[in-house]
Amino acid sequence: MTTAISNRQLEIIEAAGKILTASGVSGLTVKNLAKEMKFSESAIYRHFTSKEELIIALLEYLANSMDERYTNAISSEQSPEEKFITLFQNQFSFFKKNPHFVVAVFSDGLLEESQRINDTISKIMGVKMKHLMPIIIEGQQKKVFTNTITSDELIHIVMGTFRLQMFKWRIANFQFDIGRNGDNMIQSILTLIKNK
Amino acid sequence: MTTAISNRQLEIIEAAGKILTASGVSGLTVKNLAKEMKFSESAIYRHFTSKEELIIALLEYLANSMDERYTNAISSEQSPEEKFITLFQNQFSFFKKNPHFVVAVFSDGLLEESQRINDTISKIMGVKMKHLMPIIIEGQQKKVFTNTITSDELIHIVMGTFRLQMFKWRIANFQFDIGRNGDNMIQSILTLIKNK
DNA sequence: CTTTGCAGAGTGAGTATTCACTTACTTTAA
DNA sequence: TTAAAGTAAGTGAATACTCACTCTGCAAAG
Repeated sequence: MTTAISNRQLEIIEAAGKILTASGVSGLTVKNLAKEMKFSESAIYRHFTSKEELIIALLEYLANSMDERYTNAISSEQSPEEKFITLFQNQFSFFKKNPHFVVAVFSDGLLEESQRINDTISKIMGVKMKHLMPIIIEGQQKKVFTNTITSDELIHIVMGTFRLQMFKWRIANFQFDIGRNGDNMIQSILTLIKNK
Repeated sequence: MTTAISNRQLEIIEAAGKILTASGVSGLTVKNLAKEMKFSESAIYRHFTSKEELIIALLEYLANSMDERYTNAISSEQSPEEKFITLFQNQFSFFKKNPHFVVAVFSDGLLEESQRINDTISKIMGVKMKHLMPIIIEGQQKKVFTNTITSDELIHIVMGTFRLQMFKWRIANFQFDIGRNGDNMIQSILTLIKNK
């Protein structure tokens, strides 16, 4: 689907990520990117036709990594509860390794840039949903998770809680341990949504 | 504490809100603001010393309106559950009337602009917490809300769910009825956190 | 009454800076 | 030798903000 990216492009994407972590969306300029890469501004355009193209490549790279990661992490032999824990632990450890993606995905600075970027961000949220949805539904069917509210409502609450956790981590400048805090969050959510 | 704002300043703040709703943070330029006010760019600076000052005035105006509104809405005779419902219904109807504030508060475009703006946004979140916290705690003490998780965790989940609702409304361009959707959200959250 | 002075509110033409992006040229390595 | 990957030096558009100025209503002074 997406054209394969070159090594150099990947380096640039990683440099962009580094800038996002350090200075946010507004810091991600072609000039800063060139400085981070230790070459000139115009060299960027040898590898990406525009900044928009670069951002989309970054987001799609993220979406693919996430999708692959979740697919590998979750085994069908696990119980819904185990799957739920695995999914989120995986998520937290991924963002711990790649904090810049938190900035990219949960940022609406990017949201306003262009419709294509907007769509790509929606795609990323879709990837997450794709993995969470069947876990919740299976859990409700097996009566492990509560049936007092619908799957959609349950997913909304879980996703909202997760997003706020990411937001807090970000405004705290990634200073606290998202792994520890994340585990706590997983436990309290599970306590709340489990039957009985 | 804050200096009282003039009528003209209020008009400008409202114009800024209108632009935020229509074109987001990136559309809020001095030029656009002047156009909306039907006068020149430089006239803006007769009323605010800088754009930053204007944004802070807008946010503080919001914080004060919200605080006042919540204080008036919630009566001490209500049960925790009633208070909870009142608080959120009030919130949803406020944002329904002032959708631009959704853009302002839940936007990290603004977050990156300056530390002072950042602090003011934190203050707004603080106003919300100030009203939500005692309701949750009272509810837990009276065993209306679950005690299986801590107050902080409960608040986190409630706030996260609310924020996601606002986010969805925003990316849907305020097209669906936030009153109706909000009521549903309140009900499912309550179902989940109520004891038994 | 009329004149004078003044302050608030607005104008238009600038400023410096930053942005993404382009062009013409050079280096480098297979 | 050639193609990819780099550079220096620009471009125009946009940004927030400034400056010298004008207009207008009003209040005090003559």
